[in-house]
Amino acid sequence: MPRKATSQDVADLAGVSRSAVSLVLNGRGAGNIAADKQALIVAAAQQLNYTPNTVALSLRSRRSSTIGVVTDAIATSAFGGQLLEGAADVAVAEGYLLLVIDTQNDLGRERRAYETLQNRQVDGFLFAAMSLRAYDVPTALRSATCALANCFDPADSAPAFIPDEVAGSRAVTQHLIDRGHRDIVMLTGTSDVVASGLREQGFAEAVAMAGLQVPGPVTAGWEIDKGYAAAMHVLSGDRPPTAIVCANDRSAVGVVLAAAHLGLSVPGELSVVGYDDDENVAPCLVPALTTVRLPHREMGERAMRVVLDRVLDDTPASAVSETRPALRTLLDCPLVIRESVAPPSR
Amino acid sequence: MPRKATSQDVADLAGVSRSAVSLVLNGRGAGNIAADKQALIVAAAQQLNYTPNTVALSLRSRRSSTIGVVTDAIATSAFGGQLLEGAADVAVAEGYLLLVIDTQNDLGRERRAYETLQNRQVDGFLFAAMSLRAYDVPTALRSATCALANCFDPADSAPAFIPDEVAGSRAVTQHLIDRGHRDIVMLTGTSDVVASGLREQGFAEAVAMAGLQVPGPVTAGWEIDKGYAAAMHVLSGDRPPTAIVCANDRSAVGVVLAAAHLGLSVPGELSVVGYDDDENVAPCLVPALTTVRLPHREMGERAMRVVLDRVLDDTPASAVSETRPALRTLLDCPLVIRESVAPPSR
DNA sequence: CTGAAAGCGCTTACAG
DNA sequence: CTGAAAGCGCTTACAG
Repeated sequence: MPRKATSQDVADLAGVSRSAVSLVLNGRGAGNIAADKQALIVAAAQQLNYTPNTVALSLRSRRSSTIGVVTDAIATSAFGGQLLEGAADVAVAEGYLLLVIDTQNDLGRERRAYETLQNRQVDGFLFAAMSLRAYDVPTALRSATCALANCFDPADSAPAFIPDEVAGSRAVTQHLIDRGHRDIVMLTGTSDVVASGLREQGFAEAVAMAGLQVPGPVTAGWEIDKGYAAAMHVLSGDRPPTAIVCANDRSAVGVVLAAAHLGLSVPGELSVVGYDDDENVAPCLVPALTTVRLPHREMGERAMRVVLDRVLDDTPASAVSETRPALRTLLDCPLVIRESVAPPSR
Repeated sequence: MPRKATSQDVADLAGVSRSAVSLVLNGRGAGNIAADKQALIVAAAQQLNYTPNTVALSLRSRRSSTIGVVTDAIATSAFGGQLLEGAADVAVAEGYLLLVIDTQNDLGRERRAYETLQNRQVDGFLFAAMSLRAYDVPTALRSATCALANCFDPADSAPAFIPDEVAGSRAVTQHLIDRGHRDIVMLTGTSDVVASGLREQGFAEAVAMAGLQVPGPVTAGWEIDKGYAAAMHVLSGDRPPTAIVCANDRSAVGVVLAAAHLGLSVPGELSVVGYDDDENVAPCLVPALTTVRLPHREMGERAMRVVLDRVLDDTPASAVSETRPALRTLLDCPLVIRESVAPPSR
């Protein structure tokens, strides 16, 4: 790679000092440098294709224009990318870049990730979980600028942006009730996932609010085959429901497949709703799936926004604790209505 | 954030010079620094929790220990994460971190991405495509250290690591033939995707090799509903096939669903195979899907390996062209046998 | 209005 | 065996 031009090169070519180059190129030439020299400098910079060396800038300013992102399992999820993309877009708009390290849920790796990132002089941290969960912010980071996306600190030591799972689940259940359903069963995910319980809660609230008896949830899981098996069980019972609320979109695929095997048309004889608005599944299932959208992109954007605002503010550490934003911000999970819901046939 | 300790702090605490600290901490103390001072320095470093400032290191060494990764659409794909994870793991093992920028397939963003990365003094570049394609390496990078993952330069200006799509498709088709199928139809993806044509080719080769007539492929697409519609069409024809080769796993979901609607059991009356080994689909479809695994992780690992080897070698630029590795490396796409294939029933 | 100096934190020749 | 100096590329007071 041909060595990049430095400000010295520009100064030499323009016949001025490095200081002058710096001043002019940073918009502080007016009133400091003669107009003709300014033009010379600009031309020289252009000619040499000069851009300042970010590393040198960082050393001097003691700012790296880099945010460290620690994530627990990015590869597992198709959603990880959206969260990260939202965060990256916000960062890039401010001239920031992301250094992301995936810990694969390994505590040792996590500790090393923070060390590595700290050595790289990142200006702030973002922790992003691929599935909603509690996350204990390491004490070493308590004094650093950081925010959480799709997770929250039980001790609330950092601002967190999480989906309003309860409201989302309530809304999609309510949608079913509004269309006339009275016999609704929920197929839940696994209890190790925080969202599972929250979605159950939203379901129960909507059902109870409608004056219906809350049926015991049926544990299914998150995969196609889990939804399939649970649906086979539920739909073969003595009093099958007219609608099924699934733990997520993939489980809904299993339900739709089970209905097909049972000769039940969807949504004619059975309404089905999912959760996630998984772009690879929901819009192209047959029929297209009514579901709830998880605000992954927004979580990334919002969390990065608060980190950046603090970093850019450059508030002295002492003033930081004064104006903390709301510690846990619940983000809307909008209902996405498609074709998998119809009024009950009986 | 409390200011990190510097080597000066360590030197002060140990009562020596910065040079001594540097020497000892970099393992060059023996024969240079007295044993007792060495101990003092190590102790001081430990006590202050000293780690060198990577930014300062970079400025001096003119190496950033960072590789720039430019990607075309990471968020769209569940696979993007695996490729990146493979690349990141290889990089981290060498003390390298990744700066990844997604261009969202926008040429302007791509140009700016390279500029940004170059300003950040990255030591090398990786370009990763989310879907196999041709990629013209910008001339500005011709002299830089770079490699391609899941894409290739038509001008072969950089080493590329891509999946052997033809062989993968051939193998899965052969598997069907081995199990006795003679009436096999392929549902293809869309022609804008390079892999589509390659998979067609592999299919045609296997069929021809078995002495069978090659049926015209049926264009379906990559989504569940596309596979569904195409399967409905093909299976309702006068002479339905006994097996269907799908463009990818998601399309196979549609095929399985269509079969269910038609009362055809899979694999009893219809065998179905996919492509991708999408972890969210293939292992948990009902029945679990026989498919072909795309080597995403390997592409990331291999491409990063060659970038790093060159960077670490520090070969003078002049010597680089001498020992170039094979320019396009085809990576194996292994057949993954599960439950969706059985001998034909007629 | 402009140039020389200092310093961000580090390592590596180079004197002593 | 050890410390002082130089330099990576930049910007910002500070003299002139």
